[in-house]
Amino acid sequence: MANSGRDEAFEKVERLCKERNLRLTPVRKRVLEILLEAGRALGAYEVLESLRRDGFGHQPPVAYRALEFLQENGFVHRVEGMKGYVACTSPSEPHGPVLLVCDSCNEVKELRTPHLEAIAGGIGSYCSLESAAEAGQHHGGKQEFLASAHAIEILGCCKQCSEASELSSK
Amino acid sequence: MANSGRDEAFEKVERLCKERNLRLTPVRKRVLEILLEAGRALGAYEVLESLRRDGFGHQPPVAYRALEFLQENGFVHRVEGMKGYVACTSPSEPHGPVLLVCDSCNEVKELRTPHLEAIAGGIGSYCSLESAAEAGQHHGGKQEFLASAHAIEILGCCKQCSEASELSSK
DNA sequence: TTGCGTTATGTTATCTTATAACAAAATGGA
DNA sequence: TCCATTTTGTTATAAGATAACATAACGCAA
Repeated sequence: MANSGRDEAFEKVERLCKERNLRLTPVRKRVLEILLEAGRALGAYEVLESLRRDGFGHQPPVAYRALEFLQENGFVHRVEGMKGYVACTSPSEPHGPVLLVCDSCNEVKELRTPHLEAIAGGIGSYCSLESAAEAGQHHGGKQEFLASAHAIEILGCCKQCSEASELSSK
Repeated sequence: MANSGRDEAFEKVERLCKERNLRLTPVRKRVLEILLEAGRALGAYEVLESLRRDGFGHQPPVAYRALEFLQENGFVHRVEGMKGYVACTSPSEPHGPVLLVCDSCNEVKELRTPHLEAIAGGIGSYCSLESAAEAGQHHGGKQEFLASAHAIEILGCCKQCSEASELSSK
């Protein structure tokens, strides 16, 4: 299993780029690899450091531009709470992420289901959630806010870390 | 109506601080006022500029520390996508925000209903959403991730801005 | 294939955001 | 009043991000 997930994601991105006529250039490809290999969120300057080792340009814009490209196309997500970037584990169309961020080990796991995506849209448009209506935010069916994207980050403790702390406290 | 919301929120914070023995010092109070008066997200350095005009210390840590205090206690939220800070419009216990951020005017509106808070907890704990279960993330009832906080930001276009752009395109 | 507009890369310089570290002052009990 | 604790103020610097411009690669039409 080891890196099958990585390889799968990488190949999927290659395929998607071909389909959409996006140029997955060497730097962009390498930045994606770096993030997939890391398996966690990296800062732009960490990515940059790897690029330097691989002989690519190593000034900040190089990394930021590649990250921007990958982000725009839904292959990488920004983890705001960590000021970092993480490879998407199930790349397809551009999408706002739902991320589970572990406070203690910094692992980031992406949740990806159509249902979850719908929730965010629903919150944004104040319409698919009764709660929003109940709160009086929804006036006579008129759209109050037109959602176009979202970023959802849930902080907490992952399974490994909870188990580890359970053991050490015994 | 004008600033009744502001005043209400401000008084609520004062009350809450008394109840909880929190020291709402002059700087902290002023920073909260600044954010409430602005009615939108401000950068830390914008807050700092206001503090300077009011004769407070005007080095970055002064603003950051006040913001940290207000944030920890649920009176102010960070808007990650804007690298800014916004006053909570319904302060009570510390809570993760659900923010609607307008792309075009930068207005930030906080959504606050128990139902919405529950959603985030549910996503985090992989349990109250069938979608998470369907996705195979939920193994035999074992908790996979223990959520402790969340930050939800929905980007889009607010009512005013959609109406304005509708008019101008006619 | 050449030439040209477009897109991407590389670099310098700079800006913005945030924090570390420490001294001085205010606060709130014992 | 004295002392421990918390808060404020300051200097200095770290960390993150972008503007602007020159160079190079690409992709297609002539």
